[in-house]
Amino acid sequence: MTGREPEASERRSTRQRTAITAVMTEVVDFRSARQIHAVLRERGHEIGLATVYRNLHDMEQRGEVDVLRAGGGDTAVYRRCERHEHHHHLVCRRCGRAVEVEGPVIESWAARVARDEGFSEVTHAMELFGTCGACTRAERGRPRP
Amino acid sequence: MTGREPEASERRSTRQRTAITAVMTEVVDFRSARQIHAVLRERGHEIGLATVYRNLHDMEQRGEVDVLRAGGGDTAVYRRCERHEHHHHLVCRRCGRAVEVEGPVIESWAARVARDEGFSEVTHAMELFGTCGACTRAERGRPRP
DNA sequence: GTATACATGATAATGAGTATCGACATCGCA
DNA sequence: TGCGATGTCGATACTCATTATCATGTATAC
Ligand SMILES: [Zn+2]
Ligand SMILES: [Zn+2]
Ligand SMILES: [Zn+2]
Ligand SMILES: [Zn+2]
Repeated sequence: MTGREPEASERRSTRQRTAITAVMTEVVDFRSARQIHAVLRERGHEIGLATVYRNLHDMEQRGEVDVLRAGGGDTAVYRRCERHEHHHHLVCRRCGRAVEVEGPVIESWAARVARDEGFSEVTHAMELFGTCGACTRAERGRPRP
Repeated sequence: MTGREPEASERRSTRQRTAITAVMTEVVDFRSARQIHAVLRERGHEIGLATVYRNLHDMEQRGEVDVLRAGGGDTAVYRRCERHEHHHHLVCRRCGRAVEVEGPVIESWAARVARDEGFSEVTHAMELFGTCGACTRAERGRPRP
C-alpha cells in the first residue's frame, strides 16, 4: 500500500522460518495460512500453526508477501509477489490463479476523489476477480453447478 | 457488480424485518450487525441477533444495503445506500463517515485489464479509506480557515 | 378459520485468528 | 567451544464473528 516501512528489525533465522519462506517462494497462488501449514506437514516439517500465522503476519509487515482479505470468504490468503511496489491483483475465483496488475489510473483517480471530498491520507483496497482463460475453457460443455 | 439477479422471491413482511429496515433507513454510516442489533434493543425491539444477521444478509442479496468487509477488522459493516447502482465508498477510518463515489474510470480500466489477461466474468471490490475533513481538523487541534 | 410454508430466536457449533507461557534455539561474546 | 540473554516456537486455551439447529411462532393463501 504505502511502501515506507521503517526497515523492520532483523529476525533470527530458524528452521521454521526457512521452511515457510521456501514454500512461499514455490507456491504461485494465494493460499491461506492453514493451506500453507498443510503443505509444510506434507513435506515433513512439523511446524505449529501459530508459527505459520506469526511468520506470515511478519512477512506481510515487511512487504515480503501480499495478503488478500476480500474475495468472498473471511479467510486471509497470502502469496509472495514479484513486484514489491504497490499493485493490485486479478484473481481467478475458480482456480486461484493470480495476475499482478498495475493501475496508475486507479491511483490518480483515488487521489482526486479524496481531494474533492476533503479527505486526507487516503489509501485504497481493490482486487479484481474473474474466471481465467483456462477455467473458462474447462467450464464449457459442462453444466453449471 | 453483475446486475442480473433472478428477481429474488418475495419475503414475508414481519415485525422484525420492518424494524430492521427502519433502522437501516435512518442510520447513515456503516454499522456492524451487532451495532444494529443494539440499536433495535434500545428502541424496545426484542429481536434475536440471528434474525438481524439473516435479514442483513438478505437485504445485501437484493441490493438494499451495501456491505464492507475490508477496512481493517474482520467484522462486516452494513449501510443503506442512496444509489442502488454499482458504486464505491470513501470511508473515514476515524469516524466512519462514508461518501458514495462513482468511478467510471475504474470500471473501464477493470474491464480492459480483465480482457487483456483473458479473464471473463470479472467483478471488482474496491473501497477508499482516509481521514475526513472534520477529523483531520480535530487531529490538528485547530480548524482550517 | 385452517393449513402450511416460512420466519424467528435461544443456543450450540464452527472456524479464523490471537494470547499465553513454559520449553527451546539462536547468536553475540568470552 | 561454552554461556546466557533474548528471540522464537508450539500446544492449547481463548475470543469473537458468523452460521447451523430446530422447536416454536406467525404471515399468507384458500
Ligand atoms: Zn501482489
Ligand atoms: Zn482459473
Ligand atoms: Zn471522520
Ligand atoms: Zn466499480
